[in-house]
Amino acid sequence: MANVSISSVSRFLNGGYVSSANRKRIGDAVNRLHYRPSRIAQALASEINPSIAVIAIDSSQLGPTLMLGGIEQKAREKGLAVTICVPETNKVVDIRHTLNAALDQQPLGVLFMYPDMVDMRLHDIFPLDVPYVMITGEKADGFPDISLCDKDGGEIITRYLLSLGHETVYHVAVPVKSKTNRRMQGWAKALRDMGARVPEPIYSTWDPGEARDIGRALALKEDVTAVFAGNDELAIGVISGLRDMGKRVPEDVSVVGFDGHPLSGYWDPPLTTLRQNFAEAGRSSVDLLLRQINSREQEEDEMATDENNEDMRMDIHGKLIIRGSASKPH
Amino acid sequence: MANVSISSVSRFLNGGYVSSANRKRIGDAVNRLHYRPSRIAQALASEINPSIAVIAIDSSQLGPTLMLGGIEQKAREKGLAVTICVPETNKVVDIRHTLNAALDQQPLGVLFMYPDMVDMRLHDIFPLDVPYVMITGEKADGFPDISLCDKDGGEIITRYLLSLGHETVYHVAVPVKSKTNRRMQGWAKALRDMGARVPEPIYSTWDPGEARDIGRALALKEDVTAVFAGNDELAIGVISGLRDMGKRVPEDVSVVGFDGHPLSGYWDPPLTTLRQNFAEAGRSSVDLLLRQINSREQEEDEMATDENNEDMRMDIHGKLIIRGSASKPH
DNA sequence: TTGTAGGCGTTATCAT
DNA sequence: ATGATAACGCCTACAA
Repeated sequence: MANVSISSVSRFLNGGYVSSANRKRIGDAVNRLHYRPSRIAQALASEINPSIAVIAIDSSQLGPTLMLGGIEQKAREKGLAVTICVPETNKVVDIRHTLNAALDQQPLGVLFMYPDMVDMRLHDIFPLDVPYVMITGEKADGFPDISLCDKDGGEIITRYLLSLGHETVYHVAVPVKSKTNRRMQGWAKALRDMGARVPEPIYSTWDPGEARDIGRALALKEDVTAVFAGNDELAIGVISGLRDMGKRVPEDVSVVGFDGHPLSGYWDPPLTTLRQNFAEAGRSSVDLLLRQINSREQEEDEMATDENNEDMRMDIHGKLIIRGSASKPH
Repeated sequence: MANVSISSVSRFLNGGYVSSANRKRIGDAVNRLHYRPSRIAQALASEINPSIAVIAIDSSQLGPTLMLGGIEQKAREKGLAVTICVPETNKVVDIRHTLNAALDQQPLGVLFMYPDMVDMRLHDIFPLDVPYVMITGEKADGFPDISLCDKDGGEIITRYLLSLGHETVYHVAVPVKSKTNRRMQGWAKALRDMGARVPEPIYSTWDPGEARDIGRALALKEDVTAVFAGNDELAIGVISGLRDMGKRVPEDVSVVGFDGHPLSGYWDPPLTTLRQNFAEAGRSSVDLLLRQINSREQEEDEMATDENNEDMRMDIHGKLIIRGSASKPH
């Protein structure tokens, strides 16, 4: 329509040399035709698909949701499309299947926010040749990751409870494999470090209703004066169960949560919790992924230099928010 | 590697005639090479990219989150990739920009869960030639949509409050354009239908803290005995504010929410609310989109038949959940 | 500054 | 049953 060669149009679009006369004609044609370049053809030709894949846990949990928001925001900023993929179940076959589906999109890289997977090197389950980063609960070795402060947080919050004068702290654990449950690990560590008794953790589902049942059961045990729940939703369930049995919070039993749920401050009593910066973790993960992608490109150019694992990880710190659901034992 | 032509490989992969001898050789090669077809090249060649785009509101609100989950689930089932795109702001330029980015992926169709947009015909802001469906708060005309029961729900819950004996019901509105705020519309309609006074709605942000302030202010007005909050988070904020000022819920003031937040039942008092089926809405929206995509393909084949708008919409019903936060006035 | 030519990894249409 | 060959829409030399 502009009576120019295809390459001229290409140059027009990508900022090469085009005479102003042609520039105008092409521009007009573009507008008239509502022309938009085909990203697919671009991807095929240039072997670059400006998109990233996110492998997410299937849940409407607070953390993943907020992280996804952060990821999306940063990706948008960087002009990347975001494809989300969630495995049907936790089985390795399903995860592999999902990973395949993700890879099929030829993304620049992939982001894992899949707690139960952070301990396996991905190469073990799949030969992965694109950059990836994992969002984990704590620094781990062997791969680039964004570390939330799950373990430290568990430790901090447990120590806090202990410092209030409680003899020990019970833990209601979130349904994540023990090996990857950093919150629980931090809790156990704090207890051991302080020489306190380490009770059996109580395993819950994500359902606050389950936590409520646990709270009711806990109300029957006389030695329970402090409970660290794996997240705020569970804390809320536990409190509700405790109350059902006539216990007061925090007078009879202190209960703390984790995450800093948006509603936690409006609860009665306002929840003491450890606020995580999920959105920031999401944003940072994209940054980190991009950094890897770039460094890989360079390697290809100037012959493989040594991998510098230095800045392959980032910590996202949390913050203890002291409110009203924990106090010293009465 | 298998010593066969490209076409044979293609047939092998897509189930055409291949001799069992070749079938084996190709299969072996595929395994050895970890070969996976390039979806991008497939998309380019076949002009079909099995993916859908979701235009979402930027928020970690409960509804969108759950819907996205449902969308993802159904999409996975149908073998579709899901790309999510969220506009930076509410401005039309940004929305258009996002839409463009989404369209660049050449999706089979696009899903809108963007409340403030449901009233514009998309064609007005962008010439859209792919199928799309909107997820709205109530049936609207002119486009395919999935309707949640926002308006009916607002009406139902308001009538419920009125039936308890309250003279009128105050409404704390969610920050959505009045024109598209179906919950508020339902509330006003119920009030008018029942001959009750229609107070000014009180506009809130999404922040429960804002709702708490509103709750405090409401506590000062003697005629406030019943409040319908635009969602459960706001209801929780309102209750919290009411209590700060010494009001009891529900004895002094009844407060109901909306959505059926997973935590709503664990609140004290347990929240009376209207449960929406967001995940189902998400799943249905994919079904509806697919149906449109198919019917469009047919049209292209057998000459445009009349558009049958019949099954272009679906209603997702909610359910009034009566718990403890509302009672008859004392 | 512009156009030509080849290639990206598939699918589809032909012959053979 | 198999293999050429021409698209698909773009990018990247290279030549003019």
